[in-house]
Amino acid sequence: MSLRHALLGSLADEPRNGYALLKHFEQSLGYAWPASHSQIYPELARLVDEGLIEQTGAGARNSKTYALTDAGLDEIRRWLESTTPERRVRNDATLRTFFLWLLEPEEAVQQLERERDYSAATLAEFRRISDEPTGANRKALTYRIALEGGIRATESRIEWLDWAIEQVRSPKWRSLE
Amino acid sequence: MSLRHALLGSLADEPRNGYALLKHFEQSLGYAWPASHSQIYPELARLVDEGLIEQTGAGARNSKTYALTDAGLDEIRRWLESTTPERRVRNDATLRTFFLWLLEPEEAVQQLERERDYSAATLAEFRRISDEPTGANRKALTYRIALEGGIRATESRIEWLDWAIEQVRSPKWRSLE
DNA sequence: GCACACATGTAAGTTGTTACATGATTAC
DNA sequence: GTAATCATGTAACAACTTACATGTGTGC
Repeated sequence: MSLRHALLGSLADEPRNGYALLKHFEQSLGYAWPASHSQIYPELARLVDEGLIEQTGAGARNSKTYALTDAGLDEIRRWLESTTPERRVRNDATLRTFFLWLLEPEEAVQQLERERDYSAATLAEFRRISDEPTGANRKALTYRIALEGGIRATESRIEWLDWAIEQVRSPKWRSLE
Repeated sequence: MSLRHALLGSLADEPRNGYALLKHFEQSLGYAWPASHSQIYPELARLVDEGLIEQTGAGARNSKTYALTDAGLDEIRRWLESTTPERRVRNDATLRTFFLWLLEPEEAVQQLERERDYSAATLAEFRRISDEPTGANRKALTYRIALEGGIRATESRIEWLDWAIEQVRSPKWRSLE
């Protein structure tokens, strides 16, 4: 049930409507936990039912602003402190590298290069965000920490992919069955 | 539908029964794509129905050995060459770092340390596997490449977590609201 | 006027988790 | 004999994806 806690945490940040939450997932949280509008809206309704958030406003275009309740703040703190993170992670792109040996070397190199280019674009995006000025409070510094994690993970992945491309391009690889 | 291709790829490796596939996921593939026996067994049945794998043997304890068919090999190659990897990744432990500012500094440090220790154990396990001798063919080198990816990603994560712990422990963090 | 972004919702289908259920072989 | 591992299966539930569906305000 990470989605609900991702929503609670985002609303601890500041009150938002569903669409703003959706954009927040797309630009930030979604790198760790993606969510689509068809998941977000029903979940917000459930969180209201359970008293963890409340609707604090209604704006143009039928928009509904939600804020965290005290119970909601308790709940996200409880989740952070008292539950173990789910460590299982699914990564399709990484899974595919286990099967490189099934491809012709040229094809394998192409796949790795595509992946490297994708990661390079992600890194450029992270660096762009990192260049934006931020506040000097724990919240802003927390986002810096998370972003730094994204940058380092992506840099490391690019280096690994470059190294992998070298391996598959090497005469040794070609000489083997 | 990564699970079915993970199974096909594992059977391209060598014929296996469901239980051996389960163990293979636990020790290797599962770091990129976890799967439980309750998912594996029904999926194997479907793959047989579709002619992508076939049962080639039956052993003690009702075990059933499966092998990839030509159609199955075509299918995994098609998947690797012609479909784009799903880039969305869910990582609960990483999501939680976005909400560190909601915790007391001591509690936040504890959470990060727990995460660092977990990663350190994973890294030790990867290094242990890496020390085992392997063959000199494309298949074995592919597993080396995947493993090297795991090692580098985990090393990078540990460095990031150590850096994050420093940030949260610093007097600056404590001085902010 | 028209395109685009804002804004919310539902429904069907797929995938994944947890729990239930059973039985065989091996090592001590 | 008994515990652990090997071995396979099903069922209920939860989570996620994709598609369907609709309407509002803003900028050109």
